[in-house]
Amino acid sequence: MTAFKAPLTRAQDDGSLDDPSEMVLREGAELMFFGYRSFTQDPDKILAERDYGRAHHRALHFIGRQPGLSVAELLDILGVTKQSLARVLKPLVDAGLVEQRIGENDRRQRLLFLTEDGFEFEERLSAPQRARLTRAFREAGPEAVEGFRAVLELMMDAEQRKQALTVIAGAKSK
Amino acid sequence: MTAFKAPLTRAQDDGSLDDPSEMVLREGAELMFFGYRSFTQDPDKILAERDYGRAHHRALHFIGRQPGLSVAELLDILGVTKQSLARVLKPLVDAGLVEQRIGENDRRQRLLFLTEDGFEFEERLSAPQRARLTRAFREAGPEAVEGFRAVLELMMDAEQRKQALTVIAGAKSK
DNA sequence: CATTTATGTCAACATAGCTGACATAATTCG
DNA sequence: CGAATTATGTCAGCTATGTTGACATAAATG
Repeated sequence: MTAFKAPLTRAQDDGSLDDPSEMVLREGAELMFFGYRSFTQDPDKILAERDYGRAHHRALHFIGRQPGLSVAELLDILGVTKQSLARVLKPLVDAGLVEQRIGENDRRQRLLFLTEDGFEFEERLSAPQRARLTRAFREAGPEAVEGFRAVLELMMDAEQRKQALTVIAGAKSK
Repeated sequence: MTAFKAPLTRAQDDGSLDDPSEMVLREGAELMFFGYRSFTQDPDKILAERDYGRAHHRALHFIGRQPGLSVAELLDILGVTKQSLARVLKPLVDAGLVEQRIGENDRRQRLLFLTEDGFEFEERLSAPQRARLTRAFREAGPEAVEGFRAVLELMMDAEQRKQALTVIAGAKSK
């Protein structure tokens, strides 16, 4: 009925075993937690100045990444419901950061673009985050960056990885 | 007043420049987003069975990691307010997953331990996450894992990194 | 013309963060 | 000893972001 395990300490081994040790796994999980928190903290501060949150940044990011994508495509990337997205997207449109244009082929679609203001704001949000990544990548070196990318890609399920890599490649899905 | 940038595509260069290119940085940011989402999805499903969320998992994780830590220490690690933690911790104590013991040296402190049930539940939450990490680490190889760790560590500010590495090392702070 | 699709919207709810205020018990300090 | 500080808990209210369910409209499709 009480604690019965000694506290776990930093891994002593360096991957000499076939499978990563429990220590390495715990460290990996904790690095994901601490790393992600650090990664998001800069834009979070800027967003808090206005009435925006992390979800607004994500929308701005992916619209800037793939201008002209449809609402359905953005929903697919973000993995949220349309009601959830609407609460984020509407204020961005109202604030003049995102522009919706009727699709040329399919006039039901609302294709999403950043306005100039939207582009500027997204840049402002991303700048400190990019600076953080730049510093980390430069100090860790190109090989480490490749490892970082490889591990994060392999963290995804095959299907998700395929979708994510499609987005990352900037290709129009479908 | 409209979109004016061509969509960005996957990086063509392989780190040959001194600074990582904009493409590499965008990819890095997107991998953090997609990777973190994949990383958390397994425990999230299990947590949803009961009335718990990701915050409960984090508390269970760090209590299991460092049995006997105080509430203040856990607050410091998680970086949330005590009111926020209370809403997570109280149900865990009530459900018999976490036990609070009065500190021996300082009787104001409530030292936190997992009960046997708490330990079992934490294991159940972590198992699929560890399996995911194991697979990713094994397929990526030891060098990639080192790179992954290096980049995530360098992503943090110096102070945060120090704190995180202290936690990861399992040392008692102070 | 009927159906399906893309999108929007209203309402209600849950989680998890926040601030501010106050309470209690134990320790520490003058 | 008594006052101040510390560790913790709790109440109330607010925000952001997710959810489900239901319904509406316009455009495309069979």
